[in-house]
Amino acid sequence: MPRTLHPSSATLAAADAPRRRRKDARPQELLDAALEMFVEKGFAATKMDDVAARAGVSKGTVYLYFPSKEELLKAVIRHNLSLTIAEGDDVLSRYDGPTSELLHLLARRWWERVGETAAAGIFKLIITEVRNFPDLAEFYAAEVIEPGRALIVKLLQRGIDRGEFRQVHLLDTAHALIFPMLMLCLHKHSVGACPAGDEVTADPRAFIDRHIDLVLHGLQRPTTPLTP
Amino acid sequence: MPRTLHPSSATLAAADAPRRRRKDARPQELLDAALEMFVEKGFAATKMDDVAARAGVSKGTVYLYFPSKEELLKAVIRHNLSLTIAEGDDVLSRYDGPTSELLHLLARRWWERVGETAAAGIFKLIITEVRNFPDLAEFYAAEVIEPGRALIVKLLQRGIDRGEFRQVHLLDTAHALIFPMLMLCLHKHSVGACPAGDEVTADPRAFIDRHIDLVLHGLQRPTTPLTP
Amino acid sequence: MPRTLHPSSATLAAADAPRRRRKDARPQELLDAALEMFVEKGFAATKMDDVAARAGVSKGTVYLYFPSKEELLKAVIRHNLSLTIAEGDDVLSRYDGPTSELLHLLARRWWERVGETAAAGIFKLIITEVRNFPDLAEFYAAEVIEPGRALIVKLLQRGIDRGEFRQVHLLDTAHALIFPMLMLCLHKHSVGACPAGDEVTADPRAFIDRHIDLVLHGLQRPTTPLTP
Amino acid sequence: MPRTLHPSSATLAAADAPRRRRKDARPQELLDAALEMFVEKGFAATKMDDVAARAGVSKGTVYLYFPSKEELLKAVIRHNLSLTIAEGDDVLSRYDGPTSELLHLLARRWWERVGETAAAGIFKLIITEVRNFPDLAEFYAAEVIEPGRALIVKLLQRGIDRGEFRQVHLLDTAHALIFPMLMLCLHKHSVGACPAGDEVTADPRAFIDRHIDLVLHGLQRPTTPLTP
DNA sequence: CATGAATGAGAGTTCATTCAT
DNA sequence: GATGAATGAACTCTCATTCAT
Repeated sequence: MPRTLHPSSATLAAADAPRRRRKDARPQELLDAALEMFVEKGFAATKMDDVAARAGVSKGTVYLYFPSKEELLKAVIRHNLSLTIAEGDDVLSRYDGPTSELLHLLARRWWERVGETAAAGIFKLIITEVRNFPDLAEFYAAEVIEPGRALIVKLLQRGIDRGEFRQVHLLDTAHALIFPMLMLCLHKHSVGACPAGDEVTADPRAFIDRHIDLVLHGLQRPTTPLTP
Repeated sequence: MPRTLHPSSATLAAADAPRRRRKDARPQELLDAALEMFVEKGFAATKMDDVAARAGVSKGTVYLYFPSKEELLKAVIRHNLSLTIAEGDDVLSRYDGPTSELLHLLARRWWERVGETAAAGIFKLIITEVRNFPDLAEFYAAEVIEPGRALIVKLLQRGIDRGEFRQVHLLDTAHALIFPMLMLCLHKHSVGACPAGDEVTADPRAFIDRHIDLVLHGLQRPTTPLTP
Repeated sequence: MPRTLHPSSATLAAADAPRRRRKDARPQELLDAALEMFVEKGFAATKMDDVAARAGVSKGTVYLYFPSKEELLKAVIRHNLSLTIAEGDDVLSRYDGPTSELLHLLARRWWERVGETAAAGIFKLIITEVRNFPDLAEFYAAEVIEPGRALIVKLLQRGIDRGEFRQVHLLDTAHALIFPMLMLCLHKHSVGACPAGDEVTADPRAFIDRHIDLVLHGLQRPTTPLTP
Repeated sequence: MPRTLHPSSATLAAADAPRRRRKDARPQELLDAALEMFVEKGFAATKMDDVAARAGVSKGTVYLYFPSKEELLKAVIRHNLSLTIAEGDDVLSRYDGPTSELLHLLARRWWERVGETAAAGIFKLIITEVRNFPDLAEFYAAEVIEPGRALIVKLLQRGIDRGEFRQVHLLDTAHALIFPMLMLCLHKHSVGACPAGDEVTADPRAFIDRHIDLVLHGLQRPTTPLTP
């Protein structure tokens, strides 16, 4: 694990020679800077100067890596929508215990990987910009919504098949599960980011746990008739 | 029903004479046009020309009623955040039947009054712009979030008090109830508005009914122990 | 002739109310300003600010009338290549005297109408920019070169038909006639416009007369064999 | 014929090894590349990248040889304005036959040496840029126009002195001779270089021969009175 | 020598705002 | 009140030039 013992060479180089081996790290730095600025101020209200400044370079440099502001946006979105879901799928197929535990597990992981990182801002960005850049809709639907939905539906079906959950509308339930978590992301980067803004919850992880519990409770197979 | 006896001045003007609109209708027409454009393209990407064109007036006219684009935005938001909640409060205090029915009733009304009208776009607008105009946060928190939350909490408390619901985390449950409905609004004006975009549901009213049912199911007091 | 007794109303208005009834005159003023600047500095080296300043307006105003710098260039070229040739054709078909006199007449008129006005600069502009804007080539070939050539060829043919000129290569002779006059235009707006530049001739009209004479002399039918 | 015994270093390098070009060839290669690009796109519209790319080097390399774009332009012009005339002068003073033949000879040589090579583009470049770089005017007038004019005038005078030509305006006639040839050069690199462009002539050498003939015909001493 | 990443002044273009009509 | 011509500050994008490697 030398990786954790020493500062990364990138960090070292940054402190060291400002103009040296940065080239490889640049695109990533720019994407991060752009995500932050776009989420903070909105795409249209963000100046290329802002992005450049946050990444610690000059305006022209951004154009060495991305041909236009629009392409930068698309790259930001694409870049932040990778990975996440495949991993969930993997966990699901290898898990052995009760589906309720699996659901909690996946929700927690998702929150750690997405909700608590800058990636959470991507949803705000999509909601804001998808109508201005129509090809994003297609991309987002195919790369995120569809597989994400499929993952949750598969999980619910697992619970039903194993006799843990009652028969419910799969898609609606999937949305009922995921929508509050998306709202948490959206809130965090909108009202929640304002000094004067309110707080949904002081402890998002607990909120998620309770949210999952509430839905799980709703999924419970009745052991006796609800209305005797 | 005074609402049906006197057609709104807007309706009258539209049917009547395009150029002899009474000045009283102007601000409303401009606010509607602005809401649509802001929601569609985002605040920054909307030109005053767009708003004027959609309202059927010239650019200069907008400035007769709103001193700047920013003030127009604030007026749009303020204007679309009124009423709704007080009404719900009223219904609640007069309703007599089971809380589950009351919940369905209020959700349906909200969807009809907000979700299905242009006002649904206001949430997208707030999420997008609240960080750029910080006083909106305060305004929104005080005028919408707080009373809305209070309403739902009161409703949940009613159910608990009447022995219909089990003891749950009030705030979390309120959010679990409202968040999917907000997401429906957001989706409708983002991904859902794109040709290539996906659909959450073909029948939002049924989605909401089932969503409420799922949560109600989760609120159900256990008639027998869950784990015998 | 009130037109010559009083200053034109346009001039009057200009001195009077800077922002009044100028709208109708604007496109023309802008085209004139643009021609001057483009010819003086070249298309690429001319800033929209330059054009605007010369026309006495602000930069934004130019864009009210022309959607881009490129379209402004095309409009300048199109605008300055109209009229001229049709008139020559008209003179030719109505003239009755010797072809040599007709040739002198047409050359003089062309010089007065084109060579001595700002329109002379258009040729420099075409030579400079035709490769960067390929549709200009087509336009110029069809609208100027072809009819211009046809006019001169018709004139030469007239001289031959009437027994005034000997049989010569029509196209080459047409070019031999017109090229020096074009060079005069080009020179006037390039080397000739420089303080340090040289002068082709102090009296262009006389130069043209003598040039025409030289060619006419070459067109003369030999009255006796040239080499006895 | 030392010219054929020692191939130019440029030719050698090209045939030899692309990456082991000797440094002596660089400036020449860069000047050639720059001439081509400047003529093709104009000075302002040509990027240093374009020049470097056409010369097969990196942008920075150009700055090893020329301190700025402007100096590169001046070097290109200076470099392409040498030699030619002195040679013509030499031929003239050694020629023994009829002046008409000498004129044809010189015109043909000039066309081969200038018109048919990239150097022909220099005239377009001068016309375009001379007003932006005023010292070019002085340079061009002194180095090209003046000696070129003197050469032709001397030639015409020779014809008059030998009784071959009639008395004509020397300077005008010189211009009448040279202008069409310059126009051929200009045309070749402007309208003539466009796909949609027209053609002055399919056979420039024949055009030049006939042009010279036409003028010679005009220079002919009348053997009998023109108007008996 | 040669490279090409980085810079930043500058150009084309847009658009909120003004104001004479 | 309503218009729309005009403005100019601000933004995206370009490119001559520099310099560490």
